[in-house]
Amino acid sequence: MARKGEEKEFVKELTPKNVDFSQWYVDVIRKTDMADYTTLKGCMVIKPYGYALWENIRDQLDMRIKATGHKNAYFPLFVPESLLTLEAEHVEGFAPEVAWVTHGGNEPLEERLAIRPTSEAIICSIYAKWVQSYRDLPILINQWANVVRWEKVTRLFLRTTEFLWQEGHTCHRTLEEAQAETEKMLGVYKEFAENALAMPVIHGEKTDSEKFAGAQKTYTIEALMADGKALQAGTSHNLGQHFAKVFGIKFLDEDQSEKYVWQTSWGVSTRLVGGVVMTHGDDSGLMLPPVIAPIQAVFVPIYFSSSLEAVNDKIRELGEKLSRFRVELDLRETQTAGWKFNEWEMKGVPLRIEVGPKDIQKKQAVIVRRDTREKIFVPEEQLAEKVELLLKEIQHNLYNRALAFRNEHTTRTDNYEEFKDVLENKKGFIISGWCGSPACEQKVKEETKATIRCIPMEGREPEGAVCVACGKPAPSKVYFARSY
RNA sequence: CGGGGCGUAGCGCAGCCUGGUAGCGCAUCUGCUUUGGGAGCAGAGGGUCGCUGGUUCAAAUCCAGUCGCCCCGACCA
Repeated sequence: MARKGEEKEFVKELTPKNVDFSQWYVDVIRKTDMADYTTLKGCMVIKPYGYALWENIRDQLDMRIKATGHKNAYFPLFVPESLLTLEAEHVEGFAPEVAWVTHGGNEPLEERLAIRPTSEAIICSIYAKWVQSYRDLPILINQWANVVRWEKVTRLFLRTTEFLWQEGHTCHRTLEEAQAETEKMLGVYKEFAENALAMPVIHGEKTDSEKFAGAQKTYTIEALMADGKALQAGTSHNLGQHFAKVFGIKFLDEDQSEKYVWQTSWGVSTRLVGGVVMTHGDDSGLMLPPVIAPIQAVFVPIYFSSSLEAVNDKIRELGEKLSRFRVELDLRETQTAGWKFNEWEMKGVPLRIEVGPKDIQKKQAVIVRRDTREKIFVPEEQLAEKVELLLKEIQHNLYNRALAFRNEHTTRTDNYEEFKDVLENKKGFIISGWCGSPACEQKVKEETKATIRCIPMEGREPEGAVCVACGKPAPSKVYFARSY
């Protein structure tokens, strides 16, 4: 049997969070088989366990996107150079990170093809054909796709050369309608992040300098990671008529005049997987919210000589009763029970259910929660309802813990010295006044590495706040933080 | 693009300073015993030491170059 000392040995495989957060992050992802590096820089393999998590995240969001009236479609990976370069501001924003295809087989192409860094150009060029009349509007389309951005610095899930995401692209008759759509999808993201990922987020508007290239307005949900840095977890853009004018997306309105459509786009990516890891994980590894966990409960048999068959039979029987949950029966005889306990904890499975000869005798099972490590003895006939209850409790508990952490790490100050001190020591979000000038925003960024994460939808009222950088009266309060 | 680190068995590493039979742990395979928090014993298999060139009787080790990766900073989901 493993004693305390040996258990510590095991934990050493994961670098403790407070020793080196980045290393902890990499250790957790690699040791839980979520992803692996490949021979190509910035291109990771998402392994089955990590992909299962992504699939659950994707399904949770896809459901919500469809429930708000959008349909899925798929557009090409390649964007002809002439198409991409039509919208100057947009191209300029993405130019440094576009990958180009120059040959087809051995023949040089007449025109280079960009591998989409995002699909505005290709989709807008198609929309121009689809939209003729006000009766064709709105267009509400989403696509799940891979995109490529040639990044100099990459990190597993958080910033990879190729990543998976969802991008919604809509066309509307009026600015008001487009603005409503932009805000609606931001709301969908917020609700999804909080209820599915158990990740509290601040929703708000980006400043001009942080806006999406080509957008009129960009909105964001910002989460706070366990190391006190912010993560942009999703964005929603009101594109105005920029793209419509460039790509000629016009329609004849009811008043018989020709008008350009008003557009939006919005997206979240596999970065969310990294966000989930950094929001809930601990020194033992992952801690996954039950709603998206690939495995919600794992059965671990406890064998003694000659009891193996009886225990396995009981576990198969109980597993049947839990068929409406995502359940794993870990009947491997090659690993000991203790080994399995540690492995499944590292993999963040919310509930472990132990069944041994003593439990069979007492007609019970032993449930252990990942979040509190609490051990609960449950009569067999109550197992299913107890599991359901506990999964809900864990989901709420993870959210509440993350929210409490965020609240503890959100500081309100207009004093620049205190601002700097908090960034260095306490970290997290800082709510400060901002006069609205790009110069002050830039100054703070250069001097402290903190950026304005957003002008919040809730709680932006100045209430006497002054700009943290220049001291002038501030029209609104904003969230600052260092970020990923 | 700057700064740091690393390329040796599937994984993690030692060996390099001071050149001389390529090692350790984990994993894998075989057998037996085990199993309520990473089991034990016995045996076995597995390597062009990132690549190229140089020095040398002899290079994982010294020298030059080169490629790649990771981490930390400036730009971005």
